[in-house]
Amino acid sequence: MSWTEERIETLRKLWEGGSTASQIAEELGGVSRNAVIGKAHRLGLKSRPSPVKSGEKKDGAKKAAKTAKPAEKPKPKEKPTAPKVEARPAPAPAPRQAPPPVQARPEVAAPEKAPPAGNSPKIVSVGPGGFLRQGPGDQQPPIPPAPPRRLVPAKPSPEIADKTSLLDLNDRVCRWPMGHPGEPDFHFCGEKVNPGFPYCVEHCGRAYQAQLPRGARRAPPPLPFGGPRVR
DNA sequence: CCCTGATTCGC
DNA sequence: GCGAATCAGG
Repeated sequence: MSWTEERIETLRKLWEGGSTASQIAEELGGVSRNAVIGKAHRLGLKSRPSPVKSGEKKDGAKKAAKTAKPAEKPKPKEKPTAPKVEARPAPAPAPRQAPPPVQARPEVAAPEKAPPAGNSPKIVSVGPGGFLRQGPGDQQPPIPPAPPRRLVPAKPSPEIADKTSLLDLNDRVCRWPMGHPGEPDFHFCGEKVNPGFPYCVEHCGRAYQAQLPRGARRAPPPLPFGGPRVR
């Protein structure tokens, strides 16, 4: 499989969107996770919250040299990686390996100034697993599926005549995926986003309701408009 | 052990 | 340029 313009483009989008290399590889098909990572690096895209951070410790010097010096060849065991970008909780409704949508976060749309913590006045407590609980009035029983990857999230708007393609994404339209990449009818919600978020209000509600079980994947934009909602 | 991404290096 | 092998952290 060769890297055609289209494949590269998809790779870029997904990579920037926060999809993992594995997912991207799976999506593209015919390539391995390593191939995706390798290509991504060659394309210039790289870094992004990676689990492997520098050997920085708590105390002492913090001299994270991402690409240190290739002084050793025989057995280079350097520890590079992104110096900044702290691990932030992820807005993924999906369990295990299915991160939310193929979300595409506007990279630096949101400064890491706003931690996902404390903010909503409506939140009454935190449930097990980090779920934010709201008042009884806002509570809703069934909220199982969470989406992306293989299932269509549901319709946010009854009519979205014009489909927002991968190429039509910009900072103002909802990036919630409808369907999944690779399919002919794959597109994005396209609604006007909730300012500061990659999704429209409705999808923000879907995206920020649960926390991923393991390791943070992607960073969540700033605070929700007032508190998580359940739909 | 699973997962991640990063890097190296032979092709 | 490509990507398997390897590394390294969660």
